[in-house]
Amino acid sequence: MSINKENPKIDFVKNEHEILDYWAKENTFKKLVSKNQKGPKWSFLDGPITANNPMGVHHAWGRTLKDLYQRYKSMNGFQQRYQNGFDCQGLWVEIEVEKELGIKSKKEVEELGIEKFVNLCKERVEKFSEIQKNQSIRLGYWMDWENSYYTMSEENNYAIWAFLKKLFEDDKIYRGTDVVPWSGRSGTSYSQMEIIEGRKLTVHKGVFVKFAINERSNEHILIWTTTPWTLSSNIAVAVNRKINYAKVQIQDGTIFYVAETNLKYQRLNKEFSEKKNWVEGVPKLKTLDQIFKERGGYEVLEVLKGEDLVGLTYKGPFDHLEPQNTVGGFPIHDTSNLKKQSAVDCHIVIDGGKDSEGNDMVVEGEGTGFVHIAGGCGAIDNKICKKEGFVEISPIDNQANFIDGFDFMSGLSVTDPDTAQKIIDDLKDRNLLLYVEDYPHIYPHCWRSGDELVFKQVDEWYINMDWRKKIKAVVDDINWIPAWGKDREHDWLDNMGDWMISKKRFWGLALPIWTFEDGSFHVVGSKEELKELAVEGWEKFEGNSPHRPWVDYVKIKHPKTGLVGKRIKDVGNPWLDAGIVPFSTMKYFDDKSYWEEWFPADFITECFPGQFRNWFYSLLAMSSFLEGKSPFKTLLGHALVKDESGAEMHKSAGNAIWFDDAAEKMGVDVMRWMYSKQNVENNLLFGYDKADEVRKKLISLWNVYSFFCTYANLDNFKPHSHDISDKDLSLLDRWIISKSHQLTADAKLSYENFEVDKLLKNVESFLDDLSNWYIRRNRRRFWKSENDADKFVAYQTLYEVLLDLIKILSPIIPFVAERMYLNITKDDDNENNNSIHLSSFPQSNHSRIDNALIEKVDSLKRVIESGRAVRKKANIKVRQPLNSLKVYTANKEVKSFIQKQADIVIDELNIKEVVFSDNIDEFGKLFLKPNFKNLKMKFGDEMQEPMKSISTINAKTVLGNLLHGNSFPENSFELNKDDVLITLKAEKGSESFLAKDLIVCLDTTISEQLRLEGVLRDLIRQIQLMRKEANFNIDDRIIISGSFKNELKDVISENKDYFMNEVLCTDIVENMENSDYNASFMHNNEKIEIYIKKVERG
RNA sequence: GGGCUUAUAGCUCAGCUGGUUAGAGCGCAUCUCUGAUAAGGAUGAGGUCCGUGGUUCGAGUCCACGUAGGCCCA
Repeated sequence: MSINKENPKIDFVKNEHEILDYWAKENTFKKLVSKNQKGPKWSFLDGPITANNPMGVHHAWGRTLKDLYQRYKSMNGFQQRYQNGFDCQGLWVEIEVEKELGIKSKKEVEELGIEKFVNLCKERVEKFSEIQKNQSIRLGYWMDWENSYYTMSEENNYAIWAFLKKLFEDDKIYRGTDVVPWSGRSGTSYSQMEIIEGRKLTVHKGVFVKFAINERSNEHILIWTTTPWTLSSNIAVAVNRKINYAKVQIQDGTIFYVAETNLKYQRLNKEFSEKKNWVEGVPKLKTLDQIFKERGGYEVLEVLKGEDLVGLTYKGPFDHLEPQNTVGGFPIHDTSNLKKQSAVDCHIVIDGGKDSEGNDMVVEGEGTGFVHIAGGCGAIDNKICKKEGFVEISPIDNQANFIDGFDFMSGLSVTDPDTAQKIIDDLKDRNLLLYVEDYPHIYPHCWRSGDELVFKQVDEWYINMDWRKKIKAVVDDINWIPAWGKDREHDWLDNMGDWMISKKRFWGLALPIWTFEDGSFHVVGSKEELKELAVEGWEKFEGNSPHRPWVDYVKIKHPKTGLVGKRIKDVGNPWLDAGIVPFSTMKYFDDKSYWEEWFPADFITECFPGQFRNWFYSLLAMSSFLEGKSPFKTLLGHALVKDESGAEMHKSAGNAIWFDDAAEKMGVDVMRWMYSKQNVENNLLFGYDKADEVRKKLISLWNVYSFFCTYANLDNFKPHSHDISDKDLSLLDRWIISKSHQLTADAKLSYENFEVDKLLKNVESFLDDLSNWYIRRNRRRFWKSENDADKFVAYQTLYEVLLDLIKILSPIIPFVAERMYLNITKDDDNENNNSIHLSSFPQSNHSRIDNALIEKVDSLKRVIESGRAVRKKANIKVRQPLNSLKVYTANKEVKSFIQKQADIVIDELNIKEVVFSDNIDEFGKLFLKPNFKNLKMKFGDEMQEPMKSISTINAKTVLGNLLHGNSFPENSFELNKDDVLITLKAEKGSESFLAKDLIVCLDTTISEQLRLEGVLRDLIRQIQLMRKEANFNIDDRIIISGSFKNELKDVISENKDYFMNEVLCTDIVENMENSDYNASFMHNNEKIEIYIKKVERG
């Protein structure tokens, strides 16, 4: 067998499919697992992907990182678990299933049947986990796909039960209340995000209501609200300490307090006049001034500060009802309310303080300057009540109807305008109402049902997080990449409240909490315990997963009191599901020795945003509670994927790119390169243009490879078939080998530090060296007809370098690397010919890194690059030959290096010769500059004097001594060569350059002969261009005719053979009929016409 | 309101503990190669390094204040 030729134009995508088939056929992954089965363990823990939709390109980033570090470790012989995880339970699945069913409310789910619904959720998860699996395989993600974990599995759910049981035994689980946005029709709560999506303009009744002050007769607080139903549950009134309040008396003698500026304030004036957020037909709002005047006029008796009102008590509008008088609140008795208050006891004027954005809670302008606080009916109200230790009243049920105890209101819907009207009528009857108006405003609505949202008190289950210190201690043991992750996690831990673990839904962890009629509850820690305590329904549960509705059938007997209780309806917070994974998947509860082998994980990687209070939090919380240590050692976080312009990808915006499309259009090797190259801290701007950029790098690698294959095939190259010694290696061979070993060393470091972006920067520059220097400068060694030792050395060198390079890259671009490997290693007995992924990561041999040589070649490259820059500055194109490059060096080795490489310089710079000079003066003027960095280190703040003394030192002497290896001239401050920097300025007509141990000078004067040579080459170039434009073949022969005069004519005739050979011309004629192509160009302000004609071959 | 963070070329980003002429890629312009060729290469234009003040021989870098974004918390 020999190495196959490869087409320079490769279809990367097609190759990926071929390699996938190959891996499947060869069972390559299984071979890898068994190869490393006795190796040291490296434990990677996969964060579960939500199996609810097809995988997105943002998932592919994380999965690429997960895969490539696992592949790197496997190349180093590590044994791994390769376990992928699917996140299965939670509201997001329910929402998608509801969409499929075309239903929108919890009620509809219940009508359908929870069992049916939950089974649909399971089916959805199964369907999408399968799809995600196949997409991951397409990405080249090597996992043990038959052994994935699912968070809906029994082992995962029961592991959480065991965890919650421990907490329960430690008295960390309690029942509390919360006030949440609620949709009556859907019968469910909403998150803040969902609220923002569902805001709509609506008209509500704004009511001005009197609250009589107890301490002062006939004096009232004036309240304004657009939710009259909440008045039923009023607890307190808030003022702003700092603003002015007017004491106003109206015609009938009644006295009101209102914010002074509000009297004449034109509410929603702008909205009304610009008809922005205004509803057609709603009249302009009246000022308080107007309202009072309509009631016979008014008088301001006094102006005082809000502070003076704090502490007053008042009579609420519904104090005659039972809920207002129930100690401990209504309907949920909060037994922790030590003050034994009822709502009436809480009717106090308080300071509103600041809201969540730091603004005053109570402001002038809006309303009356008094805010009615109903702790069971508003999120902010609830916080204030909790802070003040007040009770809460929650007047509504799940459908947002008034519950019993609220007189005529009971049973009415609070969002129904008729209900508002009935309440208004009642207030009017009892002379508590001053005024009613229509008030348009933007109000939250349910984004699914379109219903108005209300705020409802719910009872929820919490974990008391008073042991946060334990978690914080663990955070410091983790290697956070990027490092600021640690601070971010601490920040969250410092600020988090107790962990609310309940959610009133259907599909999720069944919280193992059973409640009893005496108000007690019991947490069940395992299936066995449940069976033991079960008194009813076990037979309906047995054989089913521990989910609703099956587990709900089981009633248990309280182990102490013997009371029979039911499970709460709630499901668990899905982060419990993901947080238990280091225990459930590593068999903590049933195979401790296995767990000890793999815990803690060495590495996890996830998308950073959000996870500090989600997955990372739940992992750390659960692990620090159970074991007191972190479940992972290193955490690599990465940012988000955005579209190419930096905008969020959205289905609706049309800028989303689907993984499947991207994979088949750009190819996954390109994608993986793109992900790997990205600095994980920055958002990745994903798109096809960026992919093209990356593809160029891949093509560059492919070109190197296909060049190698083309000639290796021709010459039937077999690796290691001849012995070669160091002496056989050319300078450039040794140079590229040095570079290659350096790259290998750097690559190892980058992988070990989880910084592959740095690796790819190194690779890209190495590829440039390999392609544009090593191969370009060595091409002739491969072309030449003799099959000599030098040719073999060239092959062997390129082979070794290429092999190491693709091995280094194989974790990142597994497909193309595999193809290259399989082809080039066919005849290499040292290599495992089955897969690059079964080979070992290359070893860097330090002794093969010749730093001095690297520096020399680098300076040679610099010489050439600066030569080009000089040409550009002098406006001399490369086509114009120049005379010489003059070199000064005292180092014999360097001198011989330059001499050996002279042809490179001559070729690249289009010069005639490289000459050597012994006179520094010929290169230009020298200057000495202080090396501040060194001087600072040496003299500290005392560097002024030594710095000045540098100007007294002779630069030429310094440089001369330096280049000849002599010591630095003596001076009073004991300065040495490291304390100065030497610069060089060349004479006119030349350009000089100072490299490490040599000086070069390019002569930019153009002699008449050189100029004419340039003229000829220009002409040749013109004709070559014409050949191309005429679409002639490279080997077509032509006849030329042209209006060549004067010097052009001379220069052609003087160099006739050369000229004709270059352009493959068989004859130059005076006149030509029927030319194939003609063109003209300007020379010395004269238009030159040229005609060419193809010679028919015969 | 509190915390964190960012601001550098048209765009996306580097710039280590302060140090010499602030870099890269893309884009743009010009040129170039034509035996790896639907590629490749070179050169160039383009920057008040957000602003103001301070520390220093020296500030993109450190400090203070401000401005504008982002994230988190409340």
